[in-house]
Amino acid sequence: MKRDIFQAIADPTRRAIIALIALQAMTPNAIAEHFDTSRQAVSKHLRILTECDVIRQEQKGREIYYQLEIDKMKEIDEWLEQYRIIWETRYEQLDTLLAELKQQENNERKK
Amino acid sequence: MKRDIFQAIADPTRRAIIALIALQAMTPNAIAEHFDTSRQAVSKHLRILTECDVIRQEQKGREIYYQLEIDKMKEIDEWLEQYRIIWETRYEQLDTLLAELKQQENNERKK
DNA sequence: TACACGTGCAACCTTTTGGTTGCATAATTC
DNA sequence: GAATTATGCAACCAAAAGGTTGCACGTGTA
Repeated sequence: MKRDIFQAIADPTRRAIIALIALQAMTPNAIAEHFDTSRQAVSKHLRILTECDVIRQEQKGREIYYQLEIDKMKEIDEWLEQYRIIWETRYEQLDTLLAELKQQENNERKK
Repeated sequence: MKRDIFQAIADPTRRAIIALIALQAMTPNAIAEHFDTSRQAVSKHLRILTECDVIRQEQKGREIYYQLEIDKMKEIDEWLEQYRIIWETRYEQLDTLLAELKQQENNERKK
C-alpha cells in the first residue's frame, strides 16, 4: 500500500500536523497534545507522513523531533501548475473582454 | 459524510478525471472510456467531485456534460500559500548565504 | 541497577472507500 | 409506441483507513 502526497494531505489531522510542525520541529508527544486522539493515533499519522517523505525525523536522545520536508509541498504546487495556467488564461480573457467593453463604451460617448 | 477538496483529489482516478475534463467538458460515458473501471464507478467519482464543487454538470438532451470548476482548484493554491512563503524564505536565505560565500571568496583572492 | 519516560509496533475493531452488478428513469430514434 | 441510449441510484462486497488498547524497547535518571 504505497501512499502518495495527495493521500497524505487528505486527512484533516495530518494537515493540522503539517501546519503545526511547519515552523519548528516537534516531538510526537508535543504534537499529540494538540489533538483529541491518542498519542498512538498521532504516531500512525506521523508514520504515514514519513513514508510519503512529507516529514523527516531527527533523534535527539530519547526524543524524536519531526519536521516538515518543505520540498515535498512543492510537488503539490507543481501538480497545480497545469490548472494555474488555465485560471490565469481565463483571467486574461476576462481582462481582454472588459477592455473591449470599455472601448465600446468610449466609442458610444463620442457619438 | 461531508467531503472536502483534499479528499476529492486524494484518489488517482479522480485526479485523472479532473485532468481529462480540465480543457473541455465531457460526458460520463466519454470519460469512462479512458479508464479500466466500470461506467458506474466513474459515475460515483463524478458524484463525489460534484458534491465537493470541483466539477459542474450541464444537461444537454439526454447527455450530461461535466466540466471543471476551476475556481475550486484555487482553494488548494490558497492552502499551499502558507508553505510557499516558507520555501521562498528558505531560498532567500540560501541566496544570501551563497552571496556571502562568494564575497568571502573574492576577499580571499585579493590577499 | 532499578525505574520512569518517549516512542513505535501489533492486534483488534468500526467506518469509509472504491468497486461490482442490476435496475429505474428520462430522452432519443426507429 | 417500442427499442435504444445515457445516466444515476441502490445493494452488496472486499479492502483500506483511522481509531483504540496493550506491550516492547531504547534512553535517561535516581
